[in-house]
Amino acid sequence: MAEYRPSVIEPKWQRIWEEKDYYKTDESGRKKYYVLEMFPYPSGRLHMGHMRVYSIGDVLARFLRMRGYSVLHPMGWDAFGLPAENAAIEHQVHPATWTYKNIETMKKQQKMLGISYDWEREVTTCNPEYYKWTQWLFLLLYHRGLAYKKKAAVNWCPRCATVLANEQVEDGACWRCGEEVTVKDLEQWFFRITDYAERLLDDLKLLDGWPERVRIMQENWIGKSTGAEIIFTVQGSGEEIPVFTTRPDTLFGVTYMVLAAEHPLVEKLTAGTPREAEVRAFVEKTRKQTEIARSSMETEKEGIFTGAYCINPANGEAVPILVGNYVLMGYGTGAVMGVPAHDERDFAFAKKYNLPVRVVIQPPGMPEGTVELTEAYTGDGVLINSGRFNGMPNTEAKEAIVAYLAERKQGSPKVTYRLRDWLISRQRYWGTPIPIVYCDRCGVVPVPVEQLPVILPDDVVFKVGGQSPLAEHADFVHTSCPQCGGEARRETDTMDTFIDSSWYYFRYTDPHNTSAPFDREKADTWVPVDQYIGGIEHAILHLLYSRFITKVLHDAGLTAAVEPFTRLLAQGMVNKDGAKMSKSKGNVVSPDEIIAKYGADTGRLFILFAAPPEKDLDWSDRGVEGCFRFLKRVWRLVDRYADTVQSKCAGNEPDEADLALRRAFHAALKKVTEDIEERFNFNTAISAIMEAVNAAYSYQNTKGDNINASVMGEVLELLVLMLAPFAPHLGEEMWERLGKTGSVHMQSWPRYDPDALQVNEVEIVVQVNGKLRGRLMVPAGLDAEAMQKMALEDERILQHTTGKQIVKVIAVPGKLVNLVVR
RNA sequence: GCCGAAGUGGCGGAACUGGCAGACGCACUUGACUCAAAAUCAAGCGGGCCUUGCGCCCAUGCGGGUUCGACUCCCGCCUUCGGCACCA
Repeated sequence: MAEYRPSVIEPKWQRIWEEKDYYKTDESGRKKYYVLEMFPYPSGRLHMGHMRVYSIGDVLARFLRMRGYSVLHPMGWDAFGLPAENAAIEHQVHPATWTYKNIETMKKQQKMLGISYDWEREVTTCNPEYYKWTQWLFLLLYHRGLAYKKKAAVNWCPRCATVLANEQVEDGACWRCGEEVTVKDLEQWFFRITDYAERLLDDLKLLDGWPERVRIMQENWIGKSTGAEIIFTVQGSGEEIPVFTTRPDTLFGVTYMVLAAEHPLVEKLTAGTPREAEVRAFVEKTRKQTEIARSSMETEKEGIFTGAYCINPANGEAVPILVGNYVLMGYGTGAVMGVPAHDERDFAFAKKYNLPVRVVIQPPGMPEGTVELTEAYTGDGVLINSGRFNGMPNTEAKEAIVAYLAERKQGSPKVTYRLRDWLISRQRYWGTPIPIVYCDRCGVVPVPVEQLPVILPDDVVFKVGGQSPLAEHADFVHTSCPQCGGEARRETDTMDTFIDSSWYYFRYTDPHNTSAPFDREKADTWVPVDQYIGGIEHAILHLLYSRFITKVLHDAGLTAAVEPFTRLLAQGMVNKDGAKMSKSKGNVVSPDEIIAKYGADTGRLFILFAAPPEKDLDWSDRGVEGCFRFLKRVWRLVDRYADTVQSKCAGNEPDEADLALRRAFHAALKKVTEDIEERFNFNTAISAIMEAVNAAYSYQNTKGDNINASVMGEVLELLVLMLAPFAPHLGEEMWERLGKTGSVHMQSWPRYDPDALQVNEVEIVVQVNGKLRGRLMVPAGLDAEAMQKMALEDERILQHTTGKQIVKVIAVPGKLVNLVVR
């Protein structure tokens, strides 16, 4: 008997798959299914997280092909990014060289895992054939008024020497390197994602195939809040200060106004006054506080009086204007009305600076004015101290007061979002050049589409801490104006790599198109992606950007899709010994090691068996051994009977043991099918196959050499077909061993035989007062009444019922009888 | 602080619609095979109690509730993890 040797059979089948081009996308127009795993950054070598996500995707792709779908299952490379540039600086190797070498290595590893990709559709974002269309996309946004340049206070990572989008700052630190982010005033390119805020929020409703937590995270990130903009006027000068509030009903309770340190009016209000120096000192101190300190609840709320007053449009009262460190210029209008009685922050602030507190919402059931507030009351109630609105429930007053203000042009309903525009320029070399030219005569000029791509030059100098190498590349910078032909300078910033990855799933549908990013008809055939699989770390970043870009493409008439990903699986992490794998902890296990020791099939099987896909998984060397043992068990079983089942044609009439074996395999098939298709529970699917194999072993033990060859032939065929998506190489080898022709992966997924599941007798449970007291074998399909009778007559049950009164009997056919006694 | 997810044997996990808690795997124990070991095959494996019986009691983070019946539903709490957080 030959031994199971993955190191021999795996390369064998990988070679055959490649030669026969099995995984080329079938475009015959059957029902389609687009399975996509997030494409990787080519960092060097695959890690276990990659192995997990590809294993999940591949099982699905292989299963769905067997189910008769045309499956699109492509792979590519998110190949621009900082690590390549850092490697260039450290090791004096060009980012392109470094990147392409990594791609080669990782692609080889993916092939060794036996993943069924259509490699003809491979895309690489740093290839000019790809980034040409990323530039084209930029121009599309530019011409639609969705790309603009402005000077703004932006997040700057000193270590990466570049700016970052808001989504890319986590807890005040750079998402990539963890360095504390500072603020810089810079002229930068933005995408107007805020124009799409409402649709991005609204269409979350369409994504019921996404995990709820991801939808909630996006909802929080977009951060819609509904309220009003109210205009206060500066006493004396008549300057207007608009404020945003969600509580216009508390307008009569305003006792002060606070401006952000960056608010333009601060300078105007204090210039030339005795308070100028003090206020300026405060502003400077505040602006020096880091982003972390300023946005932390721990930081003491501080403010300073400007000396000026403004008029509350509701009651004409003058209230003092302060500058405060807790007011953010980037949200709302950069000015806040202070209502200490009904806002916790305002309350604390007012107590600290002895500002008056005026109650305007009366809590229900509390007599007016009798209680001194010890904390802000933020609940609902009836208005008091609010002139003509007294007595009105505050929920009504919200609208009524805004309507009143609107009539006088002193306010209007307003919706604000936390989401900011997407800052997309990066002061780095290894990215897609922004196709813009600056001309002294014509100003900002987009590069015409015919002149794309703007090629990233190879011959640049990398140094530590300098500005972008592009800015120092004279030949790149100097160009002529596409409009007037005069001398001009190129934009030297490159695009955020999240733009590259925001549309790649469209490119897969038409990867070699040289006249457009993709053909609409081809894109509409496949997009939206039916099942997207990737890490939860992209819950906001990549997934939000991709949704935005899809909507832009839709609006431009380039795709019918309004959302890119119908279903999303956020796969869990792969840990070891309860902790994230890391070099410093010395607990790293690599896919290479596993392939070398056990083969790809064992590794894939274990990674799917150890936990459901969305949960974190703890790597266990022992557990892998177990899966290896299981595959060897399968191998031996098939090997032992392969010849027998082929030589015998006429089988005997099946006996009870034969029927039980058939039942075991058809039940497993039913479960495997449902677990993959409906629940994505690969772990329980695999355990069902294991159970069936165990049943085959005990059948072998009972029957010895007298097995029923035709039944054995049937179940072995089912076994190989069921296992094939999980262990594709072993599947092929066993299929061949059984004397079958063609690839096992090109077979139809088998259907279970309902007759095989039939049983004559079923075991039911008898409970007394809900406690298990006995089991009975009863004929299948026995009705409730008969079951009840049998239960009551059972000797063991009588021990628990004698001398007691039977109050009630519950009988569930096929399941149980419960006797309630007293 | 707010939002969300999770908590089940020594371990990973299962129990899908309220109906046998612990499938499957790991670890462990025992037996067979062997000169021996490995591999393999077979059996056992939540805790407690005794009267050793297809016995009884306890047990799914804790405390209540609904129900004939709760890992599952409801209320309150604890712990862990994740996200957001001066957002006006």
